[in-house]
Amino acid sequence: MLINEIAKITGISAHTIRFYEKSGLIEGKRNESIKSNNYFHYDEETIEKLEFISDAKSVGFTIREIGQLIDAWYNNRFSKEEKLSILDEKLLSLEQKMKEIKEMKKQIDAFKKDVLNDKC
Amino acid sequence: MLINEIAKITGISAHTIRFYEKSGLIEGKRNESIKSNNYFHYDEETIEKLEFISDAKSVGFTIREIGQLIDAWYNNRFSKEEKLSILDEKLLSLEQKMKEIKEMKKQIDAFKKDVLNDKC
DNA sequence: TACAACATTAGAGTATAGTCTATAGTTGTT
DNA sequence: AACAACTATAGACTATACTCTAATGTTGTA
Repeated sequence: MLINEIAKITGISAHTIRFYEKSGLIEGKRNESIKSNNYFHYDEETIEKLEFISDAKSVGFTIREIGQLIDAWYNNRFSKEEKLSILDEKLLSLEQKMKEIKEMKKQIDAFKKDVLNDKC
Repeated sequence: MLINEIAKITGISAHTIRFYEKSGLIEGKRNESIKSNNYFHYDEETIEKLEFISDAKSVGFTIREIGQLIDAWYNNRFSKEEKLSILDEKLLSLEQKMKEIKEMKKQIDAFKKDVLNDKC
């Protein structure tokens, strides 16, 4: 698949996909047998990664953090222990985010009560 | 209180407090009886607001959204209905964030299982 | 073969949220 | 009075994450 095709499938613009590629999150492959152009080709795995990137972004992970997660999943340079350590760290940060969101919900609920009771 | 005092209390730098003031999140008052300087004075309410800003930032609210929340709480230009509508909207977005985080936790847990079972 | 539609690269521009610097004036202590 | 420590303002600078433009070359259809 060429860039515009995965762009359509994932709903992420070609520009942004190239930005993610420069950032090291995904990697297209050049077809060695085709010498007339230097187009990048992307596979199913890249689609998976791009969908993961969208999800990870919406929970507030940065590009760097998403890179670590993708590496923990797809990259063979890391040992089992290193991978688990990264994944556990991210799980912990998600627990933390959950706590903060619950607290914020409580606070906004308290705001609501005060507004309803004309206390502000 | 002058700026460095609330900076110390809240742990937010004077620079950042001034940035929040420019952004309309907080408001210091000038003492009319003192004509030799134009220093801003801040009250307890500002400390509350700054602490709220820190919490709201860590759940991913933008400055604009935090401004809406502070207005819904402290500002009298808005009707009860408008305030409740803003607060409900933010509660909904927190519910959404919660869902996304739960999904991401599931995904990372699945990653972990695969790493543990040498499936990647 | 013309030409629209696609591809690449480098680099410029935008928005958000700070963070820092320079300048100039004020306050409090010795 | 000297001087360190504080204050305000304007504006420059940074990081993150895009988003867009320009230049140039390639592919596929009429």
